[in-house]
Amino acid sequence: MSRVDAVRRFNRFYTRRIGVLTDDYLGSAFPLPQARVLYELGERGECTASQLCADLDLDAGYLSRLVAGLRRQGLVAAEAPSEDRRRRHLTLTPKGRKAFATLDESSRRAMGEMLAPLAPPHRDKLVQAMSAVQSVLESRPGNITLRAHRPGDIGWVISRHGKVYDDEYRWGLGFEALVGEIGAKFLREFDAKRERAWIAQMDGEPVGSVFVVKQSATVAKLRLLLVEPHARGYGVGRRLVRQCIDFSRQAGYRKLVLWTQSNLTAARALYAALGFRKVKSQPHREFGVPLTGEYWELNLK
Amino acid sequence: MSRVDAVRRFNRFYTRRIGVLTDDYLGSAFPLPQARVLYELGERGECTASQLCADLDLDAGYLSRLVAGLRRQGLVAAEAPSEDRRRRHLTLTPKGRKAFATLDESSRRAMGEMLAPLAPPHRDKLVQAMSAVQSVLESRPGNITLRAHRPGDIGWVISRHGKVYDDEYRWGLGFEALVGEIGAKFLREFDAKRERAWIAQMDGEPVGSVFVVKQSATVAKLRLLLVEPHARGYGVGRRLVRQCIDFSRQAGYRKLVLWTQSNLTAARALYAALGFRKVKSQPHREFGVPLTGEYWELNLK
DNA sequence: ATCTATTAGTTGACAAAAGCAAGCATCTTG
DNA sequence: CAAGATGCTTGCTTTTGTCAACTAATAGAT
Repeated sequence: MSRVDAVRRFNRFYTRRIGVLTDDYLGSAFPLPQARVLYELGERGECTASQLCADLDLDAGYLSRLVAGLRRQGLVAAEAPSEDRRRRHLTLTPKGRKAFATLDESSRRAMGEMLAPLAPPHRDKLVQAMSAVQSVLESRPGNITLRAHRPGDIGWVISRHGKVYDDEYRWGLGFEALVGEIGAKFLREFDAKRERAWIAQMDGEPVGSVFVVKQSATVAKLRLLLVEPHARGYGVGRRLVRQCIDFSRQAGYRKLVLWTQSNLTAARALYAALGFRKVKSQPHREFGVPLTGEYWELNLK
Repeated sequence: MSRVDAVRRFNRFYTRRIGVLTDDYLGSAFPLPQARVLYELGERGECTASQLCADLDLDAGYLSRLVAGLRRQGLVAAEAPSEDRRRRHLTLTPKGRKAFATLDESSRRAMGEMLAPLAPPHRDKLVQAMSAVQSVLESRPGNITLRAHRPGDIGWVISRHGKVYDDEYRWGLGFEALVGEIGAKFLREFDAKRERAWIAQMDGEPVGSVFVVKQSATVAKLRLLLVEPHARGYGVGRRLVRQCIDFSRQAGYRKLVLWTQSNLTAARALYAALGFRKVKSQPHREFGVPLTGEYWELNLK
């Protein structure tokens, strides 16, 4: 099935589901359009009629009538503000807030009922998938955080290195084996004082990694920097490398070194921008294909 | 943010988006309710009015009128079937099919435009997340397939073993290190004729794994059987183990052995059901916590 | 400062969408 | 075969949404 068809299928599916949900939440005293206005007003606090029009995608005339109705019921109040006397700030009256609370509660309950029959792993999966859909469609960076590694993370690093470098550069399974060995060794010999692995998360899902390992008492090595293709361009790599520099300095290292490949231009640009200098360059075939490895380093003073 | 709130946020977000999409696709000649009927009829082929009522969630009277309108326009034909003379099977006329094709095409184009501005990794992410949402909400198993391992898979196996066994049994990072070593070794020493790793996929995402490795010329070993919590109960484990048995037999092994833990009841039941017999049992602390390891085997004849 | 265009909101008239109930023919079930 | 259920239609009604005209206030241009 093509991507377009998959998306259409989902739309059809979710359209119907939303129909069911809104019908349900309509069951609570107010007709749907009124409830929508009430709800929006409750969520936003105070706003003008034209904002409501835009947000709820309603005709201005229609909205005017809806608001008039709510005012008659004593749920909404209109205060004339000083700024612009054409506009009128709409707010919920205490009675309106009460109605909103009821609506809010019943909508929450409906969602709860939707989640209730699902097993906990399914619930988590659902929430995660929903926030992924939303992030992608809103084309916003999502919420990015860094954290120390936890069970499952090193395997994730191995997996994504294997997949991404095979997709992009055809490095094959041998590279994944190599990263696997590095990862396993990191876990076995982990020196919590002088070593660290960070995972970048976006909307609760890992999207990037970087490691600092001890090369000698004074030299730290940065390894396994990776940012998922779909998370690139949001400064994740920069944050990860910065974190390494800060940690290495604070851990008392004098130098931070790394090994990278000449064709990884994004990474190289990042290292250069953060003060690393290339000190050596050497062709090799470690990953099955001919590459030029580069040694970069940063003095931490 | 709680799960319920996250779901509500998504609903609000997607409700609005669907509004935009349907408005757009309404731009194409037919009023929305008629278009919906036409569309459903085109998708389903032929069906009765009452089925359309149920599927489109429309009042029977209203639907009757919509269909009458479409018939007047020569888009829909009603044939009286032999079975039940109350019912009338509705079909699209050639003209109706043409109208449907136009609708279909314009809806497809609208989706295409939604996807167009997204970078390819985002598109894939979106499609995958949508199908995950749908699978979970429909509580259906999703589409399960087995396949041989590819770049990224071994890392995934390591990651999920590390995470799942830590979540469920607190085996910690040491276990992930162990699996990492096993995985790396598997990749390094992979004997394509006598060894195999399978990944179970559900809706395009990995949800399970199993390995067969050579223990001796006549004995194969089953390792690293895992099914994601959210994919359990759909027979994934059974399919994976079956695959191992079939492969081992076909590869000429005489015996298939495995090592498991006494507290992994689901796995043990599965092994027993498929003919394995427990041959030995021994306490150990390999994973940091006290466990009883069990050796099981199956004669392949 | 004054004129013009724009914006915020209201109102009347109307069309589209949807719901309800009565009714008819047909089928199912006891 | 009677009683009730089902599939569909029709008349009547309400709800929802649209359009255009209109007022009041503001912003921008000359």
